[in-house]
Amino acid sequence: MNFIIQGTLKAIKELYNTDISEEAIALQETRKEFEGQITIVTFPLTRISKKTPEQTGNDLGEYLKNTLPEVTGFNVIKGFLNISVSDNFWLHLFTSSILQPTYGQFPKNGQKVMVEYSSPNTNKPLHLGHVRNNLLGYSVAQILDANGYDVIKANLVNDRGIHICKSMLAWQLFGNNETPETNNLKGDHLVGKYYVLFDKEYKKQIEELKEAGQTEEDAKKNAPLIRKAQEMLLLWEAGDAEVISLWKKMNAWVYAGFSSTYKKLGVDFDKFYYESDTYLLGKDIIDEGLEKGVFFSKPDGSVWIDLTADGLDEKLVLRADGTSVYITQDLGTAQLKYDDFKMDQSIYVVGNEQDYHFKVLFLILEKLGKVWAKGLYHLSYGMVDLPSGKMKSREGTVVDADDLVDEMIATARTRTEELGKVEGFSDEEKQSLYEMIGLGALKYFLLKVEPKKRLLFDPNESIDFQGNTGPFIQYTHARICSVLAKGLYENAKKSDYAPALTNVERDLIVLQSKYPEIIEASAQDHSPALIANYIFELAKLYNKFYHEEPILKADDLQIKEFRLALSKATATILKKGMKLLGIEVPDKM
RNA sequence: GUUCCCGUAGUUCAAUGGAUAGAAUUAUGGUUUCCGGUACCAUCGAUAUGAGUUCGAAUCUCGUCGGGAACACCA
Repeated sequence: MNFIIQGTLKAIKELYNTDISEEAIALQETRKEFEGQITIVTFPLTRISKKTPEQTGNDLGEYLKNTLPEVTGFNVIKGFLNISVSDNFWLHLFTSSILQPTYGQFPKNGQKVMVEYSSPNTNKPLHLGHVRNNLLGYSVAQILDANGYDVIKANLVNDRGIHICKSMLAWQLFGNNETPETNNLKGDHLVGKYYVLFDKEYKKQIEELKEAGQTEEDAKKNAPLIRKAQEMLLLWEAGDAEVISLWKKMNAWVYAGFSSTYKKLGVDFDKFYYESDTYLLGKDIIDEGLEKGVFFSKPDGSVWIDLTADGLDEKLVLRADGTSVYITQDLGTAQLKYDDFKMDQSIYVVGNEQDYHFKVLFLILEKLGKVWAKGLYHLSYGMVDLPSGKMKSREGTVVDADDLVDEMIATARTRTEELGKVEGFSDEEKQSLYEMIGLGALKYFLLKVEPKKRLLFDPNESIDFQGNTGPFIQYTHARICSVLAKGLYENAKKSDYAPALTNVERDLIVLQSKYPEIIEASAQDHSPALIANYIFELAKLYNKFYHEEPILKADDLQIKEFRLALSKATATILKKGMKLLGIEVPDKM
């Protein structure tokens, strides 16, 4: 709506002899109860005009109407100037822009951005929390791509540490050489089973030691199992052949399991980093920091940074014995990633319980004078709650990712079969449809909420296909496809529409014209939710249009072709938008 | 204790500081023609609380109350 802004600037210059910036003009969509499509808020301008909001609105409206051919009328209500734009303008916008194949795809902007997400531990299968992380990361990557960035999807796998040793040890002790093949169990689930078993046996030992008179604290340290796990970690770090080989074997099981879950979820990565490769990094950054005086040593040899001036604490960055802590590795890994790709931005998709960690991490890198530090961003998201309360693996209230996906697909099947609309589908077509619907429901449900907000996942409700859901949008798309097929859209003439627009038609074009702004805003805010809510609005409005205006039975051939084109444009936006959420839409369902 | 995030209809979510706070769901009632009724239309229903800033506050500031999280020589 740039021509309105420019026109208004000119108006203000001529009427009030003042120059103002574009940002000073507040444009918004006209509320549907009023006449017009675009509204200017006049309150901020009254300082310049020295008139009442009403008079200012009238002055501007009159000026715009007289100077801009696209402006056909206006009204001023309580200081809001509502502008009517000609149908010709909207039709032209529709054919020259909205209907074009590249609509909503921005040209390359020459910027490179890394999105790191998923980042699983290799000691247990993925659960609902990871699902939110994966969907969010993947979707944000898609959105950035649509905005013209070069995107690198990265996954930093946490494949070492005491927690990994726990499942290894438990398998060694109790596993009887069980493998995914012998037991027909997905590798990550098998390893997770032993992680749980470790915890169970460990607790038993703690109880025994407590009964023998030890304090809880001592018991936790002295239990033979934890001691053995620690020994194993030392052996791993020393490169012990047997431990390494066990570690490789079990990790391979887990990776096979993860890769099948990723595939099911439809997410992928361009670059994997492994903590087993990176956990020793960061020491040189410590040296650098000491040299620059950003860090300081304590008498025992440990290295710290004082962030109290920034409202944070003193933070340890290297232990007295010279070994790394979590943040040491992260400093090193950040440098490694930058050296590898020289990206302009780097986005970490990590839960909000690590807000403090990332604040510290980024601040340290800035203080070290890393020019790329300003491109770092923590995409923090809220926890996923269940109606029963918080997910706790120990209490068995954790929702497993694979189970969840399977359940969604099964429900999609049941629902679809009940409706009996898949006659004539082959078995493969049916299966692929059920997957599209089940996953669409799940993904849409998790992505329609603003990332930073906590989210309540009700398994029963998520499977509801009514209302603001993925399947509703998928259905709308399928219905449009059906109309287009019947109307032989492909053969229809595709330009020179000149009908007088009905209200819904105009509303539809106006809404469609907002799509690029939404794509931009969702990248800016790192929020797929904006797109989800937008395409839902669009689907709803299309249904209203569909209900009110005949398409195939329109009296006039030109009108019919125009309405088909309008339908086609809607379907395309729905499809593109859903794709940015990682959701496929069927042509038939 | 300190810091951070969040409080909007019964429920789940919206609202670049702008008009009478929108949807979805639930409940109730309705849809001559109809291209796919998983649709459409209508009614009921909310900004936790007290101040402040502003022409104008759900939104910004401060306090109170409520929910969550972080502040480890764990990762």
